[in-house]
Amino acid sequence: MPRSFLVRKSACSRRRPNYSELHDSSPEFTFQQPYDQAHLLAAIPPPEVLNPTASLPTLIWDSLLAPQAQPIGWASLLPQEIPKAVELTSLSDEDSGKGSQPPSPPSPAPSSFSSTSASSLEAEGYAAFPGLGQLPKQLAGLSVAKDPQSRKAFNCKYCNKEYISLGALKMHIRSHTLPCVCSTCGKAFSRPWLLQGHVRTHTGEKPFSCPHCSRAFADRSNLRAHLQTHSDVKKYQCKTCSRTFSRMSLLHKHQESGCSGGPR
DNA sequence: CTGGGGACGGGGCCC
DNA sequence: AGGGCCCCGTCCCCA
Repeated sequence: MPRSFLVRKSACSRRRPNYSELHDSSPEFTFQQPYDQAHLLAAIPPPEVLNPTASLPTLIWDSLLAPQAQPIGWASLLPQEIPKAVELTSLSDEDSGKGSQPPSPPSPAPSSFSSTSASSLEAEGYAAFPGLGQLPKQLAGLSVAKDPQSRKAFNCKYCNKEYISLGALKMHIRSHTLPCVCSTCGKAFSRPWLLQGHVRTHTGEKPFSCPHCSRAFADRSNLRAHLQTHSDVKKYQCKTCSRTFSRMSLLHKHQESGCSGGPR
């Protein structure tokens, strides 16, 4: 099951944020050019990693496997007096862009929120939930350890996505605050290595090279996808015609356009 | 329509 | 606990 499906995307989530709206967020992390060559080179995988024989799929994915199981939030399992979820807009100065205004949330914020400091919010969260502070042992110690479905849910106030750990939520919130800003073009990213990859689009650096041809890539994922093109048997297979594709998106297109049914 | 490259998002793992 | 990295994935665009 693709990990990206673990959390359902909201309608407003994807693609091309309006970076001009982010100008007043202070960057937590910026890259100055020229980019650190040594750091880039250090990221080049060893030959064995790039060896396509190693990366060739040993099994064709069942592309029709659908994610079925969604974690059940704690809320439904708990008595009323326990808060349903912690909603956090900013958990620290780091996540909030060092105190600057984050992008406007798509949903209305609780009115009490503006007067609540990040640290106190965090403290409240820690105090209210198992593993973070005081909570009945039967809830905190036992069920949390043994039953993942019984964990407390942490909700993002921006998009209401639900997370089972505070760390995951904090990481997610960065995708709203976008603290890493490109010093060249001003684009903002949630994580330093996303910015790092983006900076390569300015520098033209392509540290990931294909061992089979002369192509090089700035992004490891793109090299991985490219390596599929050197393989006769590709990773994603149509269940109807057994034809294989190098990318899930190609398989989806193939299926949406109506599989002819016969092997190619 | 298909195949591929470019750019990027995000959860999990490891240190 | 937090940051860096890996891996898997999507979307857009173009040939």
